[in-house]
Amino acid sequence: MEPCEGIVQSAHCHTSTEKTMFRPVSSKPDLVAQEHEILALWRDRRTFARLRAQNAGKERWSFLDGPITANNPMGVHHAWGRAYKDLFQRFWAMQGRDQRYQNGFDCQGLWVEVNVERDLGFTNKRDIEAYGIAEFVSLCKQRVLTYAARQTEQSIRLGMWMDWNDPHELRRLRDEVADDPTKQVTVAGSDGQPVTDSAEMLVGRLGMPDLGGSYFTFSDENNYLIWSFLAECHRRGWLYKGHDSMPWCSRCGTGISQHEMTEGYADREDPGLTVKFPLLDRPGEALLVWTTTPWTLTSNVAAAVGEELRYVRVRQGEEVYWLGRGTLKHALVGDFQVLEEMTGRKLEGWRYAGPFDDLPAVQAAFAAGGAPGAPYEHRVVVWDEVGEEEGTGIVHIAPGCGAEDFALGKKLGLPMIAPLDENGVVLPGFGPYSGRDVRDVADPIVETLKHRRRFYRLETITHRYPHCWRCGTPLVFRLVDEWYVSMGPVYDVPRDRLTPEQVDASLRYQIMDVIQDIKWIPGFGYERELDWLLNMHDWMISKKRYWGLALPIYDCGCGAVTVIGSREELAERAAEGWDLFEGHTPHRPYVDAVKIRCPSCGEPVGRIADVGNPWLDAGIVPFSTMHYRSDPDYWKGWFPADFVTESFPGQFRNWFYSLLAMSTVMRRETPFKTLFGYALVFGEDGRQMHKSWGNAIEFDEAAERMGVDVMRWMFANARPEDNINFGWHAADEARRRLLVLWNVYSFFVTYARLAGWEPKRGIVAEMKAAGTWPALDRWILARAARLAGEVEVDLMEYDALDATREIDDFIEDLSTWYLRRSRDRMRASADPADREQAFSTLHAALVALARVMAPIMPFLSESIYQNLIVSAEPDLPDSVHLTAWPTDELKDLNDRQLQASMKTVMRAVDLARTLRSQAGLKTRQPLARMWLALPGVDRLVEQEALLDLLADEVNVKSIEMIGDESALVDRRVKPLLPKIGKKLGAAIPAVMAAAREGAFEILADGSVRMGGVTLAADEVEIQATPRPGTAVAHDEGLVVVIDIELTPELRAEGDARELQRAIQDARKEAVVELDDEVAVLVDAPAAVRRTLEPYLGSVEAETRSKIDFGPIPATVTALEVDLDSGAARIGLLSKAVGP
RNA sequence: GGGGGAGUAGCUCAACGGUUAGAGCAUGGCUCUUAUACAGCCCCGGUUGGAGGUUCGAAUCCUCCCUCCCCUACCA
Repeated sequence: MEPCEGIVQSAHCHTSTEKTMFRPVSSKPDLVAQEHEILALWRDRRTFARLRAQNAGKERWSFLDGPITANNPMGVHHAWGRAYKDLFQRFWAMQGRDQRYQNGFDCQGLWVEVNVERDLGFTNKRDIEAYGIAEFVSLCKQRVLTYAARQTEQSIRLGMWMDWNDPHELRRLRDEVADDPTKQVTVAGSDGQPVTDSAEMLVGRLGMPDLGGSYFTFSDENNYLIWSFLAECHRRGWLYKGHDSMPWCSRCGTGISQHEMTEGYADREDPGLTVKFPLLDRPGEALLVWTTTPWTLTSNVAAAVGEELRYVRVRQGEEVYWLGRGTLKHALVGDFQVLEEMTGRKLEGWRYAGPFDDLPAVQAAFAAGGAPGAPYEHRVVVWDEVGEEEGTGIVHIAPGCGAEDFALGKKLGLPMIAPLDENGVVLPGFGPYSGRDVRDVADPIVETLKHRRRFYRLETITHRYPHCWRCGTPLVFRLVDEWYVSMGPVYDVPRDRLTPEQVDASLRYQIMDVIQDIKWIPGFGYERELDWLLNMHDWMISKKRYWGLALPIYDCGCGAVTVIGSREELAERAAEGWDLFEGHTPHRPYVDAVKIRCPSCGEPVGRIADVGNPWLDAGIVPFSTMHYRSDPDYWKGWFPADFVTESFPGQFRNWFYSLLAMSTVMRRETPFKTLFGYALVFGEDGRQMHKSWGNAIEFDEAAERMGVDVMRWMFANARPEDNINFGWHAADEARRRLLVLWNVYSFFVTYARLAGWEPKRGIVAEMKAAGTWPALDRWILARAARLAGEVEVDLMEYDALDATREIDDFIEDLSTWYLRRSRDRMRASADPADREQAFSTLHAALVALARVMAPIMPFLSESIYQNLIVSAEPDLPDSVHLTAWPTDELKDLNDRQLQASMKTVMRAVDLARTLRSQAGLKTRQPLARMWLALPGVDRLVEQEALLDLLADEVNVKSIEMIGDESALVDRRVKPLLPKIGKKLGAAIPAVMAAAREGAFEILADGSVRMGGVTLAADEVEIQATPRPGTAVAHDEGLVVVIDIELTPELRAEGDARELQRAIQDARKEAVVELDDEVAVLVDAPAAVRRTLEPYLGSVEAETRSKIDFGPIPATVTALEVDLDSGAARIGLLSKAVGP
């Protein structure tokens, strides 16, 4: 007979064996290899497709996948979230729910561009323009397809079940797009029918109903639906163009929005430069002004002082300066003499000479002036933002170079000087600085100022400064036009006092109303989102880049703005260029070719060049992926999603925000009902994973070394709101826990095979009917029933951590109590009927456990299920993932009293072991008696059976219950403080003292008089405590006493056990098969022989050996055994190997 | 700067205002076992960040201070 390899026995194996046999299971599993086998099994049997078919049309559970950016291989930090996603989808599938299973990829935006640029060695946008936008955009698409394929493969490896595209097909499409995007290509559609289109257009249709598979945010439908969202915003007057001084990344050539700023703050060293602005009307006197950005001095137009601050005139040598009084100490170098002091208000209007009045750009701006007609001159202005903590108390104002400066300049009508182009290069008109990079002009500017005697001091300061979150370049401020969605006013009244009209006019309050309908896990998510909504600025949706949503905004020079809401509308209104766009996805540069006729002036007007913020792409998916336009009935069936889950750092202002904002505009209702957030994956050392710190782990490496079930267990076992410290040691610890389960399973299979045992159906009914089934068996299945119920409740509440704790506790009980107590029952020498029951019970317990842990560890559970069920029961579901949640099947077995009693017995075992160890009595040494007192009036159910278990476990001949009259224990009263605390108040110390001293009286009705009060029976617990001077162990009223007196018989019995142990050790040493017979020689003095003689038969049976007394040949390795009756040596003579 | 959270054993974390603050890991010492590279037990380890307060009773509630984290804002 051929051995059956793999997880599943082949049909050949089935037919060639007469009896069903479980596949043998190694005690040292190769979890990784097993996972690969199961992946193949699922693929071959189309298990996932069958699961979907099984639940199709039933009650729905709608999960909306937050798109993963398809820009790099997936990391272990993605695996955390994806483990949750798969876990809950599998769980709800076991609840019979119909699901969509659509995976999502985020495709557009700067993330991808930056990587493509890096691959091409580009350093700025000019490189892209020179390369060609069409080619560049195509490379971005190709990169997305490459990593979508890769991440799909990795996610499959993780065990995720999603409706994704074949990675090979994605790569083929990528290659076709690279080769010739117009080429006609045929792929298999979602219903198996071929779909033919150009390569480019097929890529644009990915994820749509006819093609199926993952959704891609670069799809046509996704982009066009955002158009309709923007058109709706425009219709309501919420879309506008802002002209502002914005944080700008000179490398990326784009503005950075408020949503993106936070991530980029980092410490940075900058010059702290103090310069002199000579006062025109006070010869010999100058303002001292401090700046950390010398390049902005070229654009200075004013100096701001605090209206109420005090300013002083000081003399230093020949020079006289003005500065804030509070800044004297840190701003001035050297001695000084205060000459005069006045408030800032008095300085207002003073004229001064600017630092770079010779530059043409400055002269032009000043000649144009602020107020009409009059040329502008540098002067002092008041500003309430001025402080004295840093600098000189006089702030250099360059409205073209800073947001606050801009706001002030706008308010006061100051000229604006904008020195930088989009690449951070100084524009013409700035003399020697023109054409130079902004980062290189600080030194020459300082030199010039020194030369002009305007220089006062240069220091180096470290401060927090914003950087580009994507490429790390320090940001500068530029005057630019960007497009915004207005969040509406913030009213200075409580939310519940707002009028409907006010709410209608303010998107932020509408969103606040919507998020009340969401269940936030953890709960602080609601507060955090609310806080963000209240404080957020308008949403900047434009980016001056190439790869992304083409904003459908047509901004005519005449002032009219048109926003196109769909491809059809664009076609209808196109005045020119449609032929160039036809046949392309709505991306640059092709969509840019289309011009519409301005509805106001009739001139042709082109699209603004900007692309959209990528969170628009991700925020529209509750509509685009659920067929909002094409199939409203379908959409209504799945919207809003029941569940979304993502890592919360960042997402309150990103995905969660854009989902909510867009759904509020589109429908004014929430797009999801429950949000489950989790934190970040850190390295094992608690620091961010970082390659150079040596604590980073790649997903693929983790999967192939620790196995994904171990990973998934670690993730499920983590507190979601805390960062998880992920590493190899933690994985080892997790695997050790799982190996306990594996060992139980392996034990079961080993002995079931030896016994030729076959499973039968219907153990639940049989157990209920039998009435005499062993208590231990009924106990573990009661535990299993409770486990199923509790894990079900946990997972319905999205509490995976508690689920793993329950499972872990169950494994502990199964291993250290059920199996430990049942091992002997499964031996060949055991009573056959009892053995049958033990096998049936353990089989049922393992299968129940496999089903309960299936959502968390899909591979390990499947492996166990395949062997224990599928190999023996062809008419049951052929995958654990096709089974229903087992609570109902098991609920009749959930005997709570039995579980409580067993818990008491297990505690008693611990106490007995403690006593033995204190007395120096090994468990192997049988003892005559043990006494046991239970807490209060507790009784053990099925006392006789449970005490038998206890006696056997702690190796005593008998157990006696301690009665009230016993000399061994006292009865004590434990007042139940939570019940009586409030009532008694100050009387408590007296009651507790009485309890400690045993000064109480138990009355006939069970109430207790003590410490001057009477407590009802249910307000106290009566416990046993040991009498002083007795060698006993106790815990919460449970008392155990052991009889430490050893009779000769007990000693002899102990010796026999010792010998047995030694022989087993020798067998282990010799690596003997379980069922092999061996011959053993025992070399011992006559006294020892006499002691052992009566027990030899049972020792031989237990050890499958033939024992003879006699000297041990030198050729045989002897083992010393220290027996109570004397020393002995044993030797394993020969293996009595059968034929 | 504003808001929130957290400080508990060497490490990671528990502990409805209720008796003597517990687990896991690590260290050390034992024990059990043909589940044999499995498992269990015990010891050690704490002024619960500090100082006050409320209370019969505080790790828990309040106030102040110290440290760290998160969110948010950001200035010359």
